[in-house]
Amino acid sequence: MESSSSPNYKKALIRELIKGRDSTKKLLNLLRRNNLNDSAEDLVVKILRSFSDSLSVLNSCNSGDSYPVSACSGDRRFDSGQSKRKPAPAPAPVVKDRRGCYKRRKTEDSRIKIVDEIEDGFLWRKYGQKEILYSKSPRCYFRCTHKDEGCKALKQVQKLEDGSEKFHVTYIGHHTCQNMHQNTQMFSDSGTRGFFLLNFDDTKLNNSPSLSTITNIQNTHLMEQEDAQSDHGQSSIPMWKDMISDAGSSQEELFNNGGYLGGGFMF
DNA sequence: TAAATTTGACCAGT
DNA sequence: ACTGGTCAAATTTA
Repeated sequence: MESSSSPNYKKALIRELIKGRDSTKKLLNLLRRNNLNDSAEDLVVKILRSFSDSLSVLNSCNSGDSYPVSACSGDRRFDSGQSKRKPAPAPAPVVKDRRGCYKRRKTEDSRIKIVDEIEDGFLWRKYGQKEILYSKSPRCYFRCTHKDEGCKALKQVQKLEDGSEKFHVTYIGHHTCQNMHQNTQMFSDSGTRGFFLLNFDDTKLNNSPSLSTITNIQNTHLMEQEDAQSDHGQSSIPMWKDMISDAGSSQEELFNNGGYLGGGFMF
């Protein structure tokens, strides 16, 4: 995997970021243990998040290179997900299909977002899920519901592992469909939760005046505040969201107990 | 019953 | 050889 295209300085950079992140985590634990004031803790959480996000972004820029970033200094306790695999339920009829027969997309136009909520106002259809090496949370794969109409937009979602309830979302391609009707529904459904839409990062996307590009209506911080107190409205949220969230929460315990310091570095 | 999700299989890239 | 991305049959949901 260590391709020649991954210069040493990048690895060094990642190493340093990991060190910084791990140290910050230790500091955070220390703060919590000593019950110091909240603002100090908030600050550390923010720093931590920066490390995690930086690592995520940095690595995803490498599109192909996957560093064996032990989420936590050589932590290799995660299996690759293989062990989780159920035994084949039945002798399974021989498949004549062409599963996996596809053209792997080159890193065409992709944008990365760290978001509090998975929903972004578009209609997505899940087409796969994978356990990712060294990641606690599975990665879910979505395509636009209107794929049949030629819309090639894709979305990958994975829960961050820095303890926050955020998601690492990668958008690939752009909507060519008029996939907007859910937005109007969201306005009316949102209740106390408030309406949110992703603001596709136009700094990376400056040439995408597509219909799909929605400007931010409410920033994600509001969501953060409201998330803590409201869990109603979940019923309208697709199951895959629960799944991603559950995976995170249960494992969080495990990692806290084990002194896990891993962050949101997932790729 | 149609649409959506789950999940094991398969393939490309490294 | 290994991992991640996609396919599609089976299953679940509306």
